[in-house]
Amino acid sequence: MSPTTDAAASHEVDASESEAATKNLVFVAAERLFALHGFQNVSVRDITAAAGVNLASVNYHFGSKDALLFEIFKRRTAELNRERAKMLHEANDRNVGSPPLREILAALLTPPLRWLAPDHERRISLQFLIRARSEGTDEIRQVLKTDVSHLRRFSDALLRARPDLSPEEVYWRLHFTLGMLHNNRFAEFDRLNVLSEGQTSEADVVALLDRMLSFAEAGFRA
Amino acid sequence: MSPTTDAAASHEVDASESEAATKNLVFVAAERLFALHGFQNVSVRDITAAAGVNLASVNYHFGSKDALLFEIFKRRTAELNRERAKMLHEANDRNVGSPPLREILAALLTPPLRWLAPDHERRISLQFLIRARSEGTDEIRQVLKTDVSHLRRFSDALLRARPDLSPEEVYWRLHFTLGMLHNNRFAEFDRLNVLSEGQTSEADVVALLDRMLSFAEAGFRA
DNA sequence: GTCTATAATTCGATAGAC
DNA sequence: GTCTATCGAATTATAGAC
Repeated sequence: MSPTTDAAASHEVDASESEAATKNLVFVAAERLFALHGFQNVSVRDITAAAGVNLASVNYHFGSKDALLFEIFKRRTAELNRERAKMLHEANDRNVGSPPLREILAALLTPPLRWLAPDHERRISLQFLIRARSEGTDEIRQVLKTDVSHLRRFSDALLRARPDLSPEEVYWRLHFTLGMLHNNRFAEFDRLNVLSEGQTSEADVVALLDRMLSFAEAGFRA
Repeated sequence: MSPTTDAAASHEVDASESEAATKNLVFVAAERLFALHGFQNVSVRDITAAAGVNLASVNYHFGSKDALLFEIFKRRTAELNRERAKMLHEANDRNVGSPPLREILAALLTPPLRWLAPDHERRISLQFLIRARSEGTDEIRQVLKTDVSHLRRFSDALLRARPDLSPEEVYWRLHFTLGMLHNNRFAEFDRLNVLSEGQTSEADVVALLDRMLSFAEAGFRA
């Protein structure tokens, strides 16, 4: 409705500009609404209204509502795992291929915790990813179950760091650590704040990351 | 509610038996379907078909689909927290009011882990509760955020067990421990099994509980 | 209490004009 | 690419007969 008319009003040939702009407006609005209210609770009408674009835009640019969700999921997952892989790679370089426990865990947890910062551009993306993990479509669940290649890099590193433990034990401890991470939803922070009567604040993500690393590292050393 | 069923079954006037029976059939079928597929993905038609009762039963016995979800949530939450409170009470009795860390954590984690056993009557209920926590209605989210009385018993005990730590730190570590617990969904077990190439099995819940307790206890001792 | 029939919405998707 | 108008399907909830 309005964005196209505004853009077309000032220029005469900005067709390609408005194409990409519309698709991106839908992408961003959908990600935010899905993250805040869940996939099933957000309609295509909600998305296009929030984005200020036409109702048919979702189907034209993405094919379907499901495909839109999947595209957001794919892009954000790739971004996050790229950051993790880079940190793990750097940790390997610093430690001749055998980083200590804490550096491995830091490579796994630091990127998502960075995203969680109040002023971070990807703050809402992390909430989206956490929700998509449990509320996503069958297609997303299939990818989550099948594609574990990024996690294998971490489990391999952990197995090397704790060769004295049985592999089974290492896999379970990785599972526990991921559980700690996936519990960081807005609603859970609110609940914790009520319980602690305002003594906990998730705004300081550096402190939170440090707490998580210390807890997980101790769990792995046990 | 359910006690009526048992009482009426042995007597001759079992008109009330079929009343309660229908309500219970709906309750059980809905809990299972919600646990397996999520609240939004299950229709009233799915529930009544699985229960073998009439479509109108849900609205007659519970008022609405939302109210049905809330009633299941309330009953199972009460059951679970009753078991936890009992275990914490017993731990207090054994330790003159100051149980060691591991016993407090055991009172928190043992009941839900017991429910998780392959042959346990409440196995599906635990999956329901985990899903309801993130996929529930606004009413459920409100209760989760407001009613933390059962958790406060545990945070108080943990604060007494670790008086050297700042309260803030203790609350965060409890948050991490709950994250470990809430990550125990069927889908996450499947994913872990793929990653570990079949080396992990969640069937042995006694071993799993022991692993979780050791991990969390170490995290609290750090 | 149970059942059938249906009301009243809401939603995703698309055809066709521009 | 964008927009309007609308289709067709699915949903929850309820009215009314039995």
